[in-house]
Amino acid sequence: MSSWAIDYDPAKCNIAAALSIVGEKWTFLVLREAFNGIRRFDDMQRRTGAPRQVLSNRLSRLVDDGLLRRMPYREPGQRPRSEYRLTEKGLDLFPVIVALMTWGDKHASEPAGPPVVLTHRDCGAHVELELICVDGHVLNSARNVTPKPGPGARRVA
Amino acid sequence: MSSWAIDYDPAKCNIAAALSIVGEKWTFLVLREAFNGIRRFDDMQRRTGAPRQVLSNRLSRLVDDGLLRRMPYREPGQRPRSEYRLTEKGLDLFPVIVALMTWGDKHASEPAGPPVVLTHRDCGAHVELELICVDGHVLNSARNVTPKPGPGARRVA
DNA sequence: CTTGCTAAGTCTGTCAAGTAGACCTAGCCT
DNA sequence: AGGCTAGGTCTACTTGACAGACTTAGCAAG
Repeated sequence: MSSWAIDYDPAKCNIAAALSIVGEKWTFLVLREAFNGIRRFDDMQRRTGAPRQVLSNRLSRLVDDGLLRRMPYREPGQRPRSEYRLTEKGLDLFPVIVALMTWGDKHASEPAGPPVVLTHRDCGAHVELELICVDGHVLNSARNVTPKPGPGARRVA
Repeated sequence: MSSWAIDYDPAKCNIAAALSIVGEKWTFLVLREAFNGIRRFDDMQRRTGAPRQVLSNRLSRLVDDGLLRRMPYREPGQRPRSEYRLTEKGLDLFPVIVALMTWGDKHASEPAGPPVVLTHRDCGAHVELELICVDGHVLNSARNVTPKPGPGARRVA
């Protein structure tokens, strides 16, 4: 292994931890729809295309993991039902969604351009993610970033 | 469906496009190791824990999709072998990795703290992702972002 | 020259997960 | 009572993950 490669214990990596919650095929699409304001089972099913069984499983797991919460609602003339809303923990995934969408726009987009753009609610300007260091420098590439062991690091045996 | 929910054709969503390339269980972990400087099959296998067959499939697909490229190398006294390096297209996924790691650090971390921290190569300061609009406002929540149909949008039938 | 070593895979059998499509279940309305 | 609808569950089939053994190609030592 190259000696400069970071040498932490892969089992404790938080990327793996994050992926154990949101790393399944349909989970991101469910969250995407949640960020787009979709809250109900059938709308989710129609828009993601996920099989109903899988959607049912994923919604339940997202509720168990605290990314969504079930809220009762009632349409006039209907029985009470549940809808799914993002919690703060779920909302915190927004940068991941934005990063994925930005990458998809650049590398997997149709020539017509992106189907969705994100705008600042207050001023209407486009929203982007910027990689910065806390000293205020803007980093334009992964090459300018050095991973280092953090406080929770353990050396590989 | 709530009337304010964005109403594009989900089939053309670039998140789905991105996920069709990087949305599988082990793919992100492979890319994480690639960003950490791991280039060789057995190192990848040991550090991700992916079954060899799956790793082989994922590396091949990542090469086919242009996120990694195979480079010949040769250790003294060994036959020539291949290693895997990130392309520009792969490097562009870095914000996704950072966003996932940040979320994992906040919501799925051990009490000891994050096992890895990212630093600016030039100044050593911590690196973060910031959600900004092009007018320069810093957005602190997904609630301040409004998705709108972009140039490639198609209304749902 | 044959035997062993290593990195990088492939093969095989088993088992879990995804999938499509039909079916079920409450309340509400007529 | 019978039908409507949203939100699921059930069944049978197919795909993919997985562990562990095996294979392959070049080098080197005996």
